[in-house]
Amino acid sequence: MSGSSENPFRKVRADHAQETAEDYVEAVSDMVHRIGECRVRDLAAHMGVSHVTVSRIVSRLQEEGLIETEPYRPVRLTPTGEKLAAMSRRRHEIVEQFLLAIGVPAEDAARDTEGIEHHVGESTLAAMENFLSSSHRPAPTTPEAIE
Amino acid sequence: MSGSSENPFRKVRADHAQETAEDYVEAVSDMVHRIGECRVRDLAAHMGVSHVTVSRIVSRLQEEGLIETEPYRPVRLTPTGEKLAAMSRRRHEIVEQFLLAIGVPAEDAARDTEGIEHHVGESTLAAMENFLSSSHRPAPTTPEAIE
DNA sequence: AGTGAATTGTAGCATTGGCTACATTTGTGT
DNA sequence: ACACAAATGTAGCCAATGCTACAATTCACT
Repeated sequence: MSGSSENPFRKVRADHAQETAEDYVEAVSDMVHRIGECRVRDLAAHMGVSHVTVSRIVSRLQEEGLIETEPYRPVRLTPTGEKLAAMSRRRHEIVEQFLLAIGVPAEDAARDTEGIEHHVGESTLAAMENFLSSSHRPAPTTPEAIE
Repeated sequence: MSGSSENPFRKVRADHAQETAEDYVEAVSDMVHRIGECRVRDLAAHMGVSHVTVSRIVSRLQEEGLIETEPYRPVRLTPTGEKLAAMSRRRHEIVEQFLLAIGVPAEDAARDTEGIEHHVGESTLAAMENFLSSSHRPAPTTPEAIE
C-alpha cells in the first residue's frame, strides 16, 4: 500500500502474531506469582485448551527465548519473557480499568479486555490512561499529570 | 472452565473465527457502494494480501452464504452478508468515533479500530455509544438518551 | 517397592490464512 | 482478429493453533 500510513490490516496481523506469546507469558507470570509455579495443565485450564496445545506453544516460546522449562517440569519465564509479561500485564490493567470506568460491567470488561488489549497502540493506551487520570473515578494506578 | 462465566479466551477465539468474514463483508459492502463493484484484486489491495488469499477466502464465504460470485466476476454480498456488513460497519464506526472522542489521533484510531472492533461485546459497545452521546463532542449518530 | 493416577510429550489429523509459481480466462489496444 | 496485459483460479507449500489417541514420565498412595 502506498503512502506513509501502513495498511491497518497488516498491523492487525502483526498484533495477532504476537498475541499468543503475550497471553502465555502474562499467564505464566501471574500463576508463578499467585500459586508459586506454573505447569502445562494449569496453562491449559487457564487458556481453555488441551494440554497438547499448551505443550506445543510452550516449546515454541522456549525456542523464542521467552520461556524456559525441562521435560515434565514447571514453566518459567526468561528475563525477556518477564519484560514482555510486565508490559502485557500493564496494558491489560489499563484497558480493563478503562472499560470499567466507561461503565462496562466487570465480567464483560474482563472478557473484552482479553481481545482488545492486543490491538491497543501507544497513543490509544495513552488516551485511556489520560481518561483514567482525569476521570472522577478513583484510578487504580498512580495518577499522571492532569490535563 | 467451571462457573457461569465463559473462559474469556474462548470468546477471543470465537471472535477470531468470525473476524475474517466480518472484515471481508464490510470491505465488499464499502467498495460496492464507493466504486460500484468489488473485484478480487481490490480486496487484495485493501486487505494487504495476495490475490490468492482473497480468492480462497471469497470461496469460503460463498460456501458460508455471505458472498456470491462467478469465476472471474466481481464479488457481491448475499442478503445475509449485507446484514453482517451493516452490523460490522456500525460497530466499526462507533469504536472509531469513540477512540477519536477520547483523544486518539485519527490515523491511530483508524488503525486500532480494525483490531478492537472484533472484541467489543454488546455492553462495551453500548458504553461507548453512551459516552459519545453524553460527550461534549458532536456525536456522529443520533444521540441516545443522556444519563 | 509396586501400582495406579495424573501429567506431559509425540504423532498425526484438521482448519485458517499467508505465500510463490503457473495455468486459465478476460479485457484492451492495435 | 490477434497479441499482450491484467486478473483470477489452482496446486502446493508453510506456519500457527486446535484436537484425539497413545506413549512416556512423574507423583502419590499403600
